[in-house]
Amino acid sequence: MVNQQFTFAVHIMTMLAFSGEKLDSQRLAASVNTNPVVVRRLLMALHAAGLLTTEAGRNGGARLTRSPEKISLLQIYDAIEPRPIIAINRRRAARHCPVSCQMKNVMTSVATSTDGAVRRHLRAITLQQVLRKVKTSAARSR
Amino acid sequence: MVNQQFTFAVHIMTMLAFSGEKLDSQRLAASVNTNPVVVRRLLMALHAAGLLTTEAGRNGGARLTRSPEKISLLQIYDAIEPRPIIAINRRRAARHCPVSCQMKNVMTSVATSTDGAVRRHLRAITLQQVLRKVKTSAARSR
DNA sequence: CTTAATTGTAATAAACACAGTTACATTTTA
DNA sequence: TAAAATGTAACTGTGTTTATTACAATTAAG
Repeated sequence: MVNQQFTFAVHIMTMLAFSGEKLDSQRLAASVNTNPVVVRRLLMALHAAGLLTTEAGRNGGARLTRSPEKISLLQIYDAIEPRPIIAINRRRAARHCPVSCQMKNVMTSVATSTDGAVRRHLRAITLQQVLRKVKTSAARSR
Repeated sequence: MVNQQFTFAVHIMTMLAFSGEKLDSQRLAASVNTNPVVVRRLLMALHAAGLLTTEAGRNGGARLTRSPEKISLLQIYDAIEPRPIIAINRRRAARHCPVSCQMKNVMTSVATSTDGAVRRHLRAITLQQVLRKVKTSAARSR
């Protein structure tokens, strides 16, 4: 199974940006086509990151804490805390082997810099840009 | 479980670059600290990508097809054919919802450009650089 | 020519991650 | 007080990854 949490989270954030109103997990789940509990788990992560507020009780739901141009995909990415792009071999190294002994250090640096490349890329994309793309594409297909 | 194929593959390639000789799957597996069959599966992928040759039979094993400065981490990455960094939601969209209908397109573009960022980064790192780092670090820790 | 060592590859098992689901206490509004 | 929603735990089912066993095919050594 592929991890779809980031895609789900961006979808949820885009829905909230699109509507501009408070939406409940049921409504969001219908748009993502998943279960409301899956959505609520993501809402909690996004809430912990300060990207949205949630209200319990009747007429509860979630809404963005700030406007979409002030939210980057990197912030959503970090809220979800995804697995690292490149995993490191955590096994014990073969002590007599120089390559085995150094691979962890070397690959950690490769993994970190690769992560940096992804983060720089996502930091440059705002929720506003995603929203605009959704709106113009939707308009075109009408 | 975390996918470690890329790390394993870079380790294997670095071992072959370091030794400059033919190494068998047993020897490589000892350095990576995994099973020889796991190594052989990766060797097949690396062989299919033209990065090394393998010989069956007694005194068999693998060796690089060219010098480490002509091999990039991107070539190793592509040989392994890893899962995409960002997964797309493949479920049916909610037809009445503009966001739901457009998310697949929008996220596909985000996923593609993110993949590009990773690829540009890995293309700039050569096996020679990895090898040098291993050698200098090993020398320092002696 | 026989034996031993190695790859190539299939089949299966074990460990783990993820999404889905049910359930329910808590919160809030009507 | 009832209804509707979140927060959250527990469990299930499915898919992914690595490990392992097994063995045919290949190759070199003696």
